[in-house]
Order: sequence, then C-alpha cells, then structure tokens
Amino acid sequence: MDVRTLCLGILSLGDATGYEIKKMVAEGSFSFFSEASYGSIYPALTKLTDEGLVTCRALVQEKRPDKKVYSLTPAGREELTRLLARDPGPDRNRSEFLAALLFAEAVSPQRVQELIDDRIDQHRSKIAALETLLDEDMSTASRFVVEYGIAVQRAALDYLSEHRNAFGAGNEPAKRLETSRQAAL
Amino acid sequence: MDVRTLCLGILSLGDATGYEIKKMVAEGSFSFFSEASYGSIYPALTKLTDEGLVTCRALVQEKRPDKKVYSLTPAGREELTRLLARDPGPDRNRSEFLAALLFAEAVSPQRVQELIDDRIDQHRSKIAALETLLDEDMSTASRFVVEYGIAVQRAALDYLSEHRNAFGAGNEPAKRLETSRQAAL
DNA sequence: ACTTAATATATCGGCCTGATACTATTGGAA
DNA sequence: TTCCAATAGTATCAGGCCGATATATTAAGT
Repeated sequence: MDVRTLCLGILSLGDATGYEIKKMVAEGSFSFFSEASYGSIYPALTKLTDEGLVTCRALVQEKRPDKKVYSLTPAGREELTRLLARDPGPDRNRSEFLAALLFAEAVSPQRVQELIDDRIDQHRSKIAALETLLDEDMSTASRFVVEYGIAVQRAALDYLSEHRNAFGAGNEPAKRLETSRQAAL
Repeated sequence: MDVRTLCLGILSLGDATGYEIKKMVAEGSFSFFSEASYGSIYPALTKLTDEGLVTCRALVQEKRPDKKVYSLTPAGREELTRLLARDPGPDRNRSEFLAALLFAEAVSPQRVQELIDDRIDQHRSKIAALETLLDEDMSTASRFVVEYGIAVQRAALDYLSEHRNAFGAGNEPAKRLETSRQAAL
C-alpha cells in the first residue's frame, strides 16, 4: 500500500495532521502492518491537496508550530473506495534478524543466543504495546487487526522461546563446513 | 537489510547468478522474510564487483543466454561479517490486506468475507510451499528460519479461520459512524 | 544546567520496486 | 501442428520511499 492510499485511509477515520499520521503508523493500530516516513507523508498530503482529494486548514498555535489539519473530501472518499476495491497485494515480511541467522555461519553460538534472546524481548514489548491498544474503545476492524497482530507476534515469540537452543554448540554445521573447507586446502 | 548485504550473504552460501539470487529470494528459504528485484540485484552485483567483494566469470551457454556467475572473495566475506556484526533492525510487516480491513467501512460484509477467505487460501499455499522446502537436506539455520516462517503463517491462518465471521452484518460500527456524521450536518 | 523527548513541517540523496525490453528454448494445450 | 505460457537470462528506468537532516520551541527529567 502506497503512502497516498494510506493517508486517504487514515483521513477517512478522522481529520489529522502529517505529524499525527506519522504517529499512527508508528505507534497506533497501524504500527503492526504499515510504515511511512515524513519524507513520503508530507509530499503525499501536498499532492492530495492539489488533486482536491483532501483539504487543508492551518491552525495557528501560540506555543507550538502551526498545524495543518487535513480532511478528506467526498472526491477523496470516492478515490479511497476505488483504491480499496482492488485485491490487496500479498503480505510482506522483512527480517534482518532471520537473514542474519541464515548467513551467520561465522558467528559464535553465544552471539546467536544473544540475538534470539533480544528478539524475544522485543516481541514481548510489541505484544504488550498492542495489548495496551486493546483497552481503548475500538471498532470491530481495529480490534480484529490488533488481535491479529498479537497472535502473529506471539507465534514468533513462542517459536523463538522453544527453539532458542537450536544453535547450541556441537550441532553447528558451520564448524563442519569450516573443517571440510580446511581439509580441502 | 539492503540488497547489497543480501547478495553478499547468499553468495556466502555458494556461487550464483543474478537470476538465481532472484529465484532464491522469491521462492527459497529467503522468500519468507526478504525480497529484491532485478532492478536492485544487478546493479548491486556490478557495484560489488567493482569494489572487489565478489568476482564474476561469464559462462557461455549454447542453448541459453550467457550466465554471469558471481563468487564471494575473502574481502567480501570479511565485509559480510562486519555487516552482520551490527544489531539487526526490527522486523517489518506490511499488509495491504489488514489496511484494507481497517479502512473498509464502506465495503460490504460479503466482500470482507471474500477477502478473508482468499487470504486463508494464500496462507495455506505459503505453508505448503515452506513445508516442501523442509524436505530438502538443510542446515540448522535454514530449518530454523523455515520452521519460524511456518509457525508465523500458521498463526495468521488460525486467527483468520477462527475470526472469519467477526465482520458479520449487524455489529458493524460503520453504519453508526455514517449515521452520526449525517446527523451532524 | 543539560539533555532528552515531544510538537510540528519540510527537503534531499540515494536505494528500491515494478514495469518493461530483448532473446531463445521447452512443454503443454488447442 | 501451431501457439502460448513458462523458463532461462541480463539489463534499464521512472517514480516511490526511507533515513537523515534542518529548523524552532517547550516540557520534563537528571
């Protein structure tokens, strides 16, 4: 999902500033499945304004920088409906952690253990954060999405907890590979 | 993980062409947590060659286009070790599907049901594909990563299966929101 | 007193995706 | 048999997006 569609979608739930949109994708219900930087949000909002899909009103604040509050126009809502009518693309999971494990023949088992345990903590934190969101009054859709996120995070956590000793010293193919490589010299 | 590191990592497991690297990230053990397009792989390999981190030998084939087989150099292996020593960044999950659900106030419950059931099928396919990979002779790390992927996919599948009726007609907040918005006019 | 975090908008280099171009073979469907 | 789709390969490009950075003010923690 491109940032343009993401902005339209978030604005369909209520008015917001660019800063607030960024916070929602970084910390809100959106945080599990979406990301967007200022470098994409602000240009997107400007372009959407030019296209008449959102309107912008400036709020002058005394003790803060001025706000630009964006609102969806009827045309914007139509455009969103049109965009959402198409089949959603496949989910995409990116993990430097798993990649590092795959390429980590040279890394010590201690370091691998450390990486896994760090990741376990991170999953716990993420689950806690998502559970906090559940306390709020939320729509069916929001609850569905957040619970989905918790279920997936918990599965990852459980797998890591149960297999954190899989890379124990002794059954590492890395050692054997290195040995055979040395033998081949 | 940028494509540069990804290429170094894959080449650390064995020589490969750009085409083969693409196939690995699209279908192999890497497919669960990584992606890369030709538009990033080929330039990355060229640059890595210029930097002396990989070498390239051209294989002339009679009934196929010529191959360029890339190999990691000792300098490349050092660079990879250096890159992997840093803490891996957080996992990133992107899902147009979940976004569509969140923004789908206007979408009919039938369509939502259809989207969920499609997604269930996709997860089943993905799990089957990952399980096929398990049959092969694989390293501890590969098995760990693939089983991790299966666990996570299965959690998503189970959640969707158990909650596929959550958006049933009648308990939609969408209607209420629209009503109150109309009342405010 | 100092530094970190929060509020807020904005730009830019460079990486990356998705589409496209080009060529040639194999296998299956019509 | 003829045609199409898939497979095997390398390669480029417009446009989208991230991460870093700039700017400015205030609140709160150390």
